[in-house]
Amino acid sequence: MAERQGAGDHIPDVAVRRLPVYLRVLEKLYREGTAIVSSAELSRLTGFSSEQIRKDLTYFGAFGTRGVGYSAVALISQIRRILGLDQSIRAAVFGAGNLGQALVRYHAGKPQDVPMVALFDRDPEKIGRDVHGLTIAAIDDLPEVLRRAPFQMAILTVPAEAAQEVAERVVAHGIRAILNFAPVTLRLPDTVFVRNVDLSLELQSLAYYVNRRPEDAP
Amino acid sequence: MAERQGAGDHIPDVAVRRLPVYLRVLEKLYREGTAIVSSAELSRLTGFSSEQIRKDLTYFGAFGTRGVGYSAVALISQIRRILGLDQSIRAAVFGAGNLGQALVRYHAGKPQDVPMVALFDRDPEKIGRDVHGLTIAAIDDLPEVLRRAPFQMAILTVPAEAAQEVAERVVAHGIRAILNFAPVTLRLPDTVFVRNVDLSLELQSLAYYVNRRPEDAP
DNA sequence: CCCTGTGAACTAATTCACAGCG
DNA sequence: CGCTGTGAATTAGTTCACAGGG
Repeated sequence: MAERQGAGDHIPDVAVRRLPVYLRVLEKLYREGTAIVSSAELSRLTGFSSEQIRKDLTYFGAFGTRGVGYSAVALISQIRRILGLDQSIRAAVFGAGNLGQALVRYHAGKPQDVPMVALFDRDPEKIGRDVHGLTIAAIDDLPEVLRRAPFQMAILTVPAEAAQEVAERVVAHGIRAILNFAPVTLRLPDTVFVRNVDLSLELQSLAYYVNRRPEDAP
Repeated sequence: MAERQGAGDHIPDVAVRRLPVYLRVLEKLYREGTAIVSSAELSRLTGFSSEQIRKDLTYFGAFGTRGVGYSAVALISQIRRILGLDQSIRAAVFGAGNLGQALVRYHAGKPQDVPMVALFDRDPEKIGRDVHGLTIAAIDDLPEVLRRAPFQMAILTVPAEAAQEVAERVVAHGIRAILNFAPVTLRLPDTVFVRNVDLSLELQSLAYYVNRRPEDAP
Protein backbone atom coordinates (compact mmCIF):
# COMPACT_ATOMS: atom_id res chain seq x y z
CA MET A 1 0.00 0.00 0.00
CA ALA A 2 2.88 2.39 0.67
CA GLU A 3 3.66 4.52 -2.35
CA ARG A 4 7.18 5.61 -3.10
CA GLN A 5 8.14 7.00 0.30
CA GLY A 6 7.84 10.74 0.59
CA ALA A 7 8.98 11.17 -2.96
CA GLY A 8 5.92 12.98 -4.28
CA ASP A 9 5.57 13.44 -8.02
CA HIS A 10 8.46 14.20 -10.25
CA ILE A 11 8.95 17.88 -10.82
CA PRO A 12 10.23 18.92 -14.25
CA ASP A 13 13.52 20.77 -14.26
CA VAL A 14 12.03 23.44 -16.53
CA ALA A 15 9.62 24.27 -13.71
CA VAL A 16 12.42 24.42 -11.14
CA ARG A 17 14.30 26.80 -13.40
CA ARG A 18 11.34 29.14 -13.60
CA LEU A 19 11.04 29.49 -9.83
CA PRO A 20 14.00 31.88 -9.49
CA VAL A 21 12.46 34.06 -12.19
CA TYR A 22 9.23 34.27 -10.21
CA LEU A 23 11.28 35.02 -7.13
CA ARG A 24 13.14 37.86 -8.79
CA VAL A 25 9.93 39.48 -10.01
CA LEU A 26 8.16 38.99 -6.67
CA GLU A 27 11.02 40.57 -4.77
CA LYS A 28 10.94 43.56 -7.06
CA LEU A 29 7.17 43.95 -6.62
CA TYR A 30 7.52 43.52 -2.88
CA ARG A 31 10.22 46.20 -2.65
CA GLU A 32 7.88 48.48 -4.57
CA GLY A 33 5.15 47.91 -2.02
CA THR A 34 2.93 45.32 -3.70
CA ALA A 35 1.25 43.02 -1.19
CA ILE A 36 -0.88 40.80 -3.44
CA VAL A 37 0.04 39.51 -6.89
CA SER A 38 -2.05 37.57 -9.40
CA SER A 39 -0.68 34.94 -11.74
CA ALA A 40 -1.78 37.24 -14.56
CA GLU A 41 0.53 39.97 -13.35
CA LEU A 42 3.41 37.54 -12.87
CA SER A 43 2.73 36.40 -16.40
CA ARG A 44 3.04 39.93 -17.73
CA LEU A 45 6.33 40.44 -15.89
CA THR A 46 7.98 37.12 -16.66
CA GLY A 47 6.62 36.27 -20.09
CA PHE A 48 5.42 32.84 -18.90
CA SER A 49 1.72 32.03 -19.20
CA SER A 50 -0.39 32.47 -16.08
CA GLU A 51 -1.56 28.84 -16.12
CA GLN A 52 2.03 27.70 -16.32
CA ILE A 53 2.89 29.80 -13.30
CA ARG A 54 -0.04 28.41 -11.32
CA LYS A 55 0.82 24.86 -12.39
CA ASP A 56 4.47 25.31 -11.41
CA LEU A 57 3.49 26.56 -7.98
CA THR A 58 1.00 23.76 -7.34
CA TYR A 59 3.75 21.20 -7.87
CA PHE A 60 4.82 22.33 -4.41
CA GLY A 61 1.57 23.28 -2.73
CA ALA A 62 -1.35 25.69 -2.81
CA PHE A 63 0.01 29.10 -1.96
CA GLY A 64 -2.66 31.43 -3.28
CA THR A 65 -6.10 32.58 -2.27
CA ARG A 66 -8.91 31.94 -4.75
CA GLY A 67 -10.49 35.09 -6.01
CA VAL A 68 -7.59 37.14 -4.70
CA GLY A 69 -4.10 36.08 -5.72
CA TYR A 70 -0.83 35.39 -3.96
CA SER A 71 0.64 37.23 -1.02
CA ALA A 72 3.98 38.50 -2.26
CA VAL A 73 5.83 38.00 1.03
CA ALA A 74 4.37 34.57 1.59
CA LEU A 75 5.13 33.40 -1.93
CA ILE A 76 8.67 34.76 -1.72
CA SER A 77 9.36 32.79 1.40
CA GLN A 78 7.72 29.67 -0.01
CA ILE A 79 9.82 29.77 -3.17
CA ARG A 80 12.95 30.43 -1.14
CA ARG A 81 12.11 27.44 1.01
CA ILE A 82 11.42 25.21 -2.00
CA LEU A 83 14.76 26.11 -3.56
CA GLY A 84 16.52 25.66 -0.25
CA LEU A 85 17.63 29.27 -0.11
CA ASP A 86 16.36 29.55 3.46
CA GLN A 87 19.31 27.41 4.46
CA SER A 88 22.77 28.64 3.73
CA ILE A 89 23.94 27.47 0.32
CA ARG A 90 27.38 28.53 -0.82
CA ALA A 91 29.46 28.09 -3.94
CA ALA A 92 33.15 27.94 -4.78
CA VAL A 93 34.76 28.98 -8.03
CA PHE A 94 37.40 26.79 -9.63
CA GLY A 95 39.67 28.64 -12.01
CA ALA A 96 40.80 32.19 -11.29
CA GLY A 97 41.27 33.26 -14.89
CA ASN A 98 39.43 36.06 -16.67
CA LEU A 99 36.07 34.47 -16.33
CA GLY A 100 36.41 33.12 -12.78
CA GLN A 101 37.61 36.41 -11.37
CA ALA A 102 34.95 38.33 -13.26
CA LEU A 103 32.20 36.06 -11.96
CA VAL A 104 33.40 36.56 -8.39
CA ARG A 105 33.42 40.34 -8.76
CA TYR A 106 30.20 40.47 -10.75
CA HIS A 107 28.32 38.28 -8.32
CA ALA A 108 29.66 40.03 -5.22
CA GLY A 109 28.25 43.29 -6.53
CA LYS A 110 24.63 42.21 -6.44
CA PRO A 111 22.04 40.86 -4.06
CA GLN A 112 22.80 37.17 -3.78
CA ASP A 113 21.27 34.13 -2.19
CA VAL A 114 24.16 31.89 -3.07
CA PRO A 115 27.41 33.64 -2.14
CA MET A 116 30.76 32.58 -3.55
CA VAL A 117 32.99 31.77 -0.60
CA ALA A 118 36.15 30.35 -2.15
CA LEU A 119 38.23 30.67 -5.28
CA PHE A 120 40.71 28.07 -6.47
CA ASP A 121 43.44 27.93 -9.06
CA ARG A 122 46.23 25.58 -10.03
CA ASP A 123 48.78 28.25 -10.91
CA PRO A 124 51.24 28.77 -7.99
CA GLU A 125 51.70 32.36 -9.18
CA LYS A 126 48.07 33.12 -8.37
CA ILE A 127 47.75 31.36 -5.02
CA GLY A 128 47.39 33.80 -2.16
CA ARG A 129 46.26 36.71 -4.31
CA ASP A 130 43.05 38.48 -3.40
CA VAL A 131 39.99 38.73 -5.66
CA HIS A 132 37.27 40.88 -4.20
CA GLY A 133 37.96 39.62 -0.68
CA LEU A 134 38.60 35.99 -1.60
CA THR A 135 42.11 34.60 -1.34
CA ILE A 136 42.97 32.30 -4.21
CA ALA A 137 43.64 28.81 -2.85
CA ALA A 138 45.40 25.83 -4.38
CA ILE A 139 43.06 23.09 -5.53
CA ASP A 140 45.07 20.72 -3.35
CA ASP A 141 43.84 22.66 -0.33
CA LEU A 142 40.26 21.74 -1.20
CA PRO A 143 39.68 19.61 1.93
CA GLU A 144 40.96 22.31 4.25
CA VAL A 145 39.04 25.11 2.55
CA LEU A 146 35.88 23.01 2.63
CA ARG A 147 36.28 22.71 6.39
CA ARG A 148 36.94 26.42 6.95
CA ALA A 149 34.37 27.73 4.49
CA PRO A 150 31.89 24.99 3.61
CA PHE A 151 30.21 25.11 0.21
CA GLN A 152 27.80 22.80 -1.58
CA MET A 153 28.22 23.90 -5.17
CA ALA A 154 31.13 24.18 -7.58
CA ILE A 155 31.43 26.68 -10.41
CA LEU A 156 33.96 25.52 -12.98
CA THR A 157 35.79 28.16 -14.97
CA VAL A 158 38.95 26.13 -15.53
CA PRO A 159 40.27 25.43 -19.04
CA ALA A 160 38.51 22.66 -20.97
CA GLU A 161 41.38 20.20 -20.49
CA ALA A 162 41.26 20.52 -16.70
CA ALA A 163 37.49 20.47 -16.22
CA GLN A 164 36.91 16.71 -16.04
CA GLU A 165 39.64 16.20 -13.47
CA VAL A 166 38.60 19.13 -11.29
CA ALA A 167 34.99 17.99 -11.49
CA GLU A 168 35.94 14.52 -10.29
CA ARG A 169 37.87 15.97 -7.39
CA VAL A 170 35.03 18.16 -6.16
CA VAL A 171 32.61 15.26 -6.55
CA ALA A 172 34.98 13.08 -4.51
CA HIS A 173 34.62 15.66 -1.76
CA GLY A 174 30.86 15.38 -1.73
CA ILE A 175 29.84 18.20 -4.07
CA ARG A 176 26.66 17.20 -5.93
CA ALA A 177 25.84 20.35 -7.92
CA ILE A 178 28.09 21.84 -10.57
CA LEU A 179 27.76 24.89 -12.78
CA ASN A 180 30.13 24.19 -15.63
CA PHE A 181 31.43 27.02 -17.82
CA ALA A 182 34.13 24.86 -19.43
CA PRO A 183 33.40 23.82 -23.02
CA VAL A 184 33.33 20.08 -22.38
CA THR A 185 30.69 17.49 -21.62
CA LEU A 186 31.49 16.25 -18.12
CA ARG A 187 31.12 12.54 -17.47
CA LEU A 188 30.07 12.16 -13.85
CA PRO A 189 27.92 9.79 -11.79
CA ASP A 190 24.29 10.73 -12.23
CA THR A 191 24.00 11.48 -8.55
CA VAL A 192 25.71 14.74 -9.53
CA PHE A 193 23.64 17.49 -11.04
CA VAL A 194 25.48 19.43 -13.73
CA ARG A 195 24.34 22.55 -15.51
CA ASN A 196 26.36 23.81 -18.45
CA VAL A 197 26.82 27.40 -19.51
CA ASP A 198 28.92 27.71 -22.61
CA LEU A 199 29.37 31.07 -24.27
CA SER A 200 30.57 29.71 -27.63
CA LEU A 201 27.70 27.26 -27.78
CA GLU A 202 25.16 29.97 -27.06
CA LEU A 203 26.59 32.19 -29.77
CA GLN A 204 26.70 29.36 -32.30
CA SER A 205 23.11 28.33 -31.67
CA LEU A 206 21.96 31.97 -31.75
CA ALA A 207 23.60 32.25 -35.17
CA TYR A 208 20.93 29.85 -36.42
CA TYR A 209 18.25 32.45 -35.73
CA VAL A 210 20.13 35.41 -37.19
CA ASN A 211 19.24 34.55 -40.77
CA ARG A 212 15.80 33.20 -40.10
CA ARG A 213 12.42 34.76 -40.73
CA PRO A 214 10.36 35.45 -37.63
CA GLU A 215 7.89 32.62 -38.54
CA ASP A 216 10.64 30.06 -38.04
CA ALA A 217 11.28 31.18 -34.49
CA PRO A 218 10.73 28.37 -32.02
CA MET B 1 -1.99 23.17 -53.36
CA ALA B 2 1.10 25.14 -52.42
CA GLU B 3 2.20 24.39 -48.90
CA ARG B 4 3.81 27.01 -46.72
CA GLN B 5 6.51 28.22 -49.08
CA GLY B 6 9.91 26.77 -48.42
CA ALA B 7 9.29 26.79 -44.71
CA GLY B 8 9.82 23.07 -44.09
CA ASP B 9 8.89 21.62 -40.76
CA HIS B 10 9.39 23.41 -37.52
CA ILE B 11 12.66 22.56 -35.85
CA PRO B 12 12.67 22.49 -32.05
CA ASP B 13 15.05 24.92 -30.38
CA VAL B 14 16.39 22.12 -28.18
CA ALA B 15 17.62 20.41 -31.32
CA VAL B 16 19.24 23.60 -32.63
CA ARG B 17 21.02 23.97 -29.30
CA ARG B 18 22.46 20.48 -29.55
CA LEU B 19 24.04 21.10 -32.95
CA PRO B 20 26.98 23.14 -31.59
CA VAL B 21 27.69 20.34 -29.13
CA TYR B 22 27.91 17.84 -31.98
CA LEU B 23 30.09 20.32 -33.83
CA ARG B 24 32.50 20.68 -30.94
CA VAL B 25 32.88 16.92 -30.55
CA LEU B 26 33.23 16.36 -34.29
CA GLU B 27 35.93 18.99 -34.59
CA LYS B 28 37.87 17.37 -31.77
CA LEU B 29 37.56 13.94 -33.38
CA TYR B 30 38.57 15.37 -36.74
CA ARG B 31 41.66 17.06 -35.29
CA GLU B 32 42.58 13.70 -33.80
CA GLY B 33 42.37 12.08 -37.20
CA THR B 34 38.96 10.40 -37.14
CA ALA B 35 37.38 10.26 -40.60
CA ILE B 36 34.13 8.41 -39.92
CA VAL B 37 31.93 8.73 -36.85
CA SER B 38 28.85 6.76 -35.83
CA SER B 39 25.91 8.22 -33.95
CA ALA B 40 26.80 5.72 -31.18
CA GLU B 41 30.21 7.31 -30.74
CA LEU B 42 28.75 10.82 -30.81
CA SER B 43 26.31 9.62 -28.17
CA ARG B 44 29.14 8.45 -25.93
CA LEU B 45 30.94 11.78 -26.29
CA THR B 46 27.98 14.11 -25.90
CA GLY B 47 25.72 12.22 -23.53
CA PHE B 48 22.75 12.51 -25.92
CA SER B 49 21.15 9.30 -27.18
CA SER B 50 22.19 8.07 -30.60
CA GLU B 51 18.62 8.12 -31.93
CA GLN B 52 18.26 11.70 -30.79
CA ILE B 53 21.41 12.64 -32.63
CA ARG B 54 20.23 10.92 -35.81
CA LYS B 55 16.80 12.53 -35.50
CA ASP B 56 18.31 15.97 -34.96
CA LEU B 57 20.45 15.61 -38.06
CA THR B 58 17.59 14.38 -40.25
CA TYR B 59 15.65 17.55 -39.47
CA PHE B 60 18.11 19.10 -41.89
CA GLY B 61 18.89 16.29 -44.30
CA ALA B 62 20.46 12.85 -44.64
CA PHE B 63 24.15 13.25 -44.03
CA GLY B 64 25.24 9.73 -43.15
CA THR B 65 25.95 6.51 -44.99
CA ARG B 66 23.93 3.47 -43.93
CA GLY B 67 26.02 0.71 -42.51
CA VAL B 68 28.96 3.08 -42.13
CA GLY B 69 28.36 6.33 -40.26
CA TYR B 70 29.02 10.00 -40.87
CA SER B 71 32.05 11.54 -42.50
CA ALA B 72 33.46 13.86 -39.86
CA VAL B 73 34.55 16.59 -42.29
CA ALA B 74 31.31 16.47 -44.22
CA LEU B 75 29.17 16.60 -41.09
CA ILE B 76 31.21 19.45 -39.68
CA SER B 77 30.66 21.54 -42.76
CA GLN B 78 26.97 20.61 -42.89
CA ILE B 79 26.38 21.67 -39.29
CA ARG B 80 28.35 24.86 -39.84
CA ARG B 81 26.19 25.60 -42.86
CA ILE B 82 22.97 24.85 -40.98
CA LEU B 83 23.94 27.20 -38.16
CA GLY B 84 25.05 29.84 -40.64
CA LEU B 85 28.63 29.76 -39.42
CA ASP B 86 29.86 29.44 -43.00
CA GLN B 87 28.89 33.07 -43.43
CA SER B 88 30.48 35.66 -41.23
CA ILE B 89 28.46 36.19 -38.06
CA ARG B 90 29.76 38.70 -35.53
CA ALA B 91 28.71 39.91 -32.13
CA ALA B 92 29.06 43.10 -30.12
CA VAL B 93 29.20 43.37 -26.36
CA PHE B 94 27.20 46.06 -24.58
CA GLY B 95 28.53 46.91 -21.14
CA ALA B 96 32.27 47.03 -20.46
CA GLY B 97 32.08 46.17 -16.77
CA ASN B 98 33.63 43.16 -15.08
CA LEU B 99 31.58 40.67 -17.00
CA GLY B 100 31.66 42.35 -20.41
CA GLN B 101 35.43 42.79 -20.39
CA ALA B 102 35.96 39.26 -19.12
CA LEU B 103 33.76 37.80 -21.86
CA VAL B 104 35.71 39.68 -24.52
CA ARG B 105 39.03 38.42 -23.18
CA TYR B 106 37.78 34.92 -22.48
CA HIS B 107 36.23 34.53 -25.90
CA ALA B 108 39.19 36.02 -27.76
CA GLY B 109 41.42 33.38 -26.21
CA LYS B 110 39.72 30.44 -27.85
CA PRO B 111 38.74 29.13 -31.27
CA GLN B 112 35.64 31.04 -32.22
CA ASP B 113 33.11 31.01 -34.98
CA VAL B 114 31.36 34.12 -33.77
CA PRO B 115 33.96 36.78 -32.99
CA MET B 116 33.22 39.80 -30.84
CA VAL B 117 33.98 42.85 -32.91
CA ALA B 118 32.80 45.78 -30.79
CA LEU B 119 32.46 46.75 -27.15
CA PHE B 120 30.18 49.50 -25.91
CA ASP B 121 29.72 51.36 -22.66
CA ARG B 122 27.81 54.37 -21.43
CA ASP B 123 30.50 55.64 -19.04
CA PRO B 124 32.50 58.50 -20.67
CA GLU B 125 35.47 57.48 -18.47
CA LYS B 126 35.69 54.16 -20.29
CA ILE B 127 35.17 55.30 -23.88
CA GLY B 128 38.35 54.95 -25.92
CA ARG B 129 40.01 52.45 -23.63
CA ASP B 130 41.24 49.21 -25.09
CA VAL B 131 40.04 45.75 -24.08
CA HIS B 132 41.94 42.98 -25.79
CA GLY B 133 42.17 44.93 -29.02
CA LEU B 134 38.67 46.39 -28.94
CA THR B 135 38.23 50.10 -28.31
CA ILE B 136 35.31 50.85 -26.03
CA ALA B 137 32.74 52.91 -27.93
CA ALA B 138 29.86 55.05 -26.74
CA ILE B 139 26.45 53.47 -27.24
CA ASP B 140 25.48 56.62 -29.14
CA ASP B 141 28.04 55.70 -31.77
CA LEU B 142 26.14 52.47 -32.48
CA PRO B 143 25.18 53.44 -36.07
CA GLU B 144 28.73 54.38 -36.97
CA VAL B 145 30.29 51.30 -35.37
CA LEU B 146 27.74 49.09 -37.12
CA ARG B 147 28.87 50.54 -40.43
CA ARG B 148 32.58 50.14 -39.72
CA ALA B 149 32.36 46.71 -38.06
CA PRO B 150 29.03 45.09 -38.89
CA PHE B 151 27.60 42.61 -36.39
CA GLN B 152 24.35 40.67 -36.23
CA MET B 153 24.19 39.76 -32.57
CA ALA B 154 24.22 41.70 -29.30
CA ILE B 155 25.57 40.43 -26.00
CA LEU B 156 24.14 42.43 -23.11
CA THR B 157 26.25 42.75 -19.97
CA VAL B 158 24.86 46.12 -18.91
CA PRO B 159 23.27 46.63 -15.47
CA ALA B 160 19.70 45.36 -15.10
CA GLU B 161 18.24 48.88 -15.16
CA ALA B 162 19.82 49.66 -18.52
CA ALA B 163 19.15 46.37 -20.29
CA GLN B 164 15.67 47.06 -21.65
CA GLU B 165 16.68 50.41 -23.14
CA VAL B 166 19.89 49.11 -24.69
CA ALA B 167 18.00 46.11 -26.07
CA GLU B 168 15.47 48.39 -27.72
CA ARG B 169 18.22 50.46 -29.27
CA VAL B 170 20.04 47.50 -30.80
CA VAL B 171 16.74 46.11 -32.07
CA ALA B 172 15.96 49.48 -33.64
CA HIS B 173 19.21 49.08 -35.56
CA GLY B 174 18.17 45.73 -36.98
CA ILE B 175 19.72 43.30 -34.49
CA ARG B 176 17.48 40.21 -34.22
CA ALA B 177 19.48 37.97 -31.87
CA ILE B 178 20.40 38.85 -28.30
CA LEU B 179 22.34 37.02 -25.63
CA ASN B 180 21.20 38.65 -22.41
CA PHE B 181 23.28 38.40 -19.26
CA ALA B 182 21.32 41.09 -17.43
CA PRO B 183 18.97 39.79 -14.74
CA VAL B 184 15.76 41.06 -16.33
CA THR B 185 13.09 39.68 -18.63
CA LEU B 186 13.36 41.72 -21.80
CA ARG B 187 10.13 42.72 -23.52
CA LEU B 188 10.83 42.83 -27.23
CA PRO B 189 8.95 42.15 -30.46
CA ASP B 190 8.87 38.42 -31.08
CA THR B 191 10.78 38.91 -34.29
CA VAL B 192 13.77 39.17 -31.96
CA PHE B 193 15.32 36.02 -30.59
CA VAL B 194 16.54 36.40 -27.01
CA ARG B 195 18.51 33.90 -24.99
CA ASN B 196 19.06 34.58 -21.31
CA VAL B 197 22.07 33.61 -19.25
CA ASP B 198 21.70 34.62 -15.63
CA LEU B 199 24.30 33.53 -13.11
CA SER B 200 22.15 34.16 -10.04
CA LEU B 201 19.24 32.27 -11.55
CA GLU B 202 21.43 29.29 -12.37
CA LEU B 203 22.81 29.19 -8.84
CA GLN B 204 19.36 29.51 -7.29
CA SER B 205 17.89 26.72 -9.37
CA LEU B 206 20.93 24.51 -8.73
CA ALA B 207 20.34 25.02 -5.02
CA TYR B 208 17.16 22.99 -5.47
CA TYR B 209 19.20 19.92 -6.34
CA VAL B 210 21.79 20.32 -3.59
CA ASN B 211 19.56 18.86 -0.91
CA ARG B 212 17.84 16.30 -3.04
CA ARG B 213 18.35 12.56 -3.26
CA PRO B 214 19.63 11.30 -6.59
CA GLU B 215 16.23 9.66 -7.40
CA ASP B 216 14.62 13.08 -7.55
CA ALA B 217 17.01 14.26 -10.22
CA PRO B 218 15.20 15.27 -13.38
C1' DC C 1 25.69 -7.34 -41.65
C1' DC C 2 25.87 -2.61 -39.94
C1' DC C 3 24.49 1.79 -38.97
C1' DT C 4 21.40 5.37 -40.77
C1' DG C 5 16.84 7.19 -41.38
C1' DT C 6 12.16 7.31 -39.83
C1' DG C 7 7.21 6.35 -38.84
C1' DA C 8 4.91 4.79 -34.66
C1' DA C 9 4.56 4.60 -29.70
C1' DC C 10 5.42 6.77 -25.78
C1' DT C 11 6.56 10.33 -22.36
C1' DA C 12 6.89 15.05 -20.97
C1' DA C 13 5.28 19.63 -20.86
C1' DT C 14 1.97 23.15 -21.91
C1' DT C 15 -2.51 24.98 -22.54
C1' DC C 16 -7.44 24.59 -22.04
C1' DA C 17 -11.43 24.94 -19.61
C1' DC C 18 -13.85 24.93 -15.77
C1' DA C 19 -14.85 23.53 -10.92
C1' DG C 20 -13.94 25.34 -6.32
C1' DC C 21 -13.74 28.57 -2.88
C1' DG C 22 -12.68 32.89 -0.60
C1' DC D 1 -17.35 37.52 -8.83
C1' DG D 2 -12.51 36.69 -9.45
C1' DC D 3 -8.59 34.24 -9.40
C1' DT D 4 -6.61 29.90 -7.94
C1' DG D 5 -6.13 25.03 -8.52
C1' DT D 6 -6.42 21.11 -11.48
C1' DG D 7 -7.98 17.15 -14.33
C1' DA D 8 -8.43 16.66 -19.39
C1' DA D 9 -6.93 17.73 -23.99
C1' DT D 10 -3.31 19.06 -26.69
C1' DT D 11 1.15 19.74 -28.35
C1' DA D 12 6.11 18.96 -28.18
C1' DG D 13 9.93 16.06 -27.72
C1' DT D 14 12.10 11.52 -27.05
C1' DT D 15 12.65 6.70 -27.56
C1' DC D 16 11.45 2.46 -29.84
C1' DA D 17 11.79 -0.68 -33.35
C1' DC D 18 12.57 -1.79 -37.64
C1' DA D 19 12.80 -0.99 -42.69
C1' DG D 20 16.33 0.58 -46.05
C1' DG D 21 20.53 0.71 -48.45
C1' DG D 22 25.50 0.69 -48.69
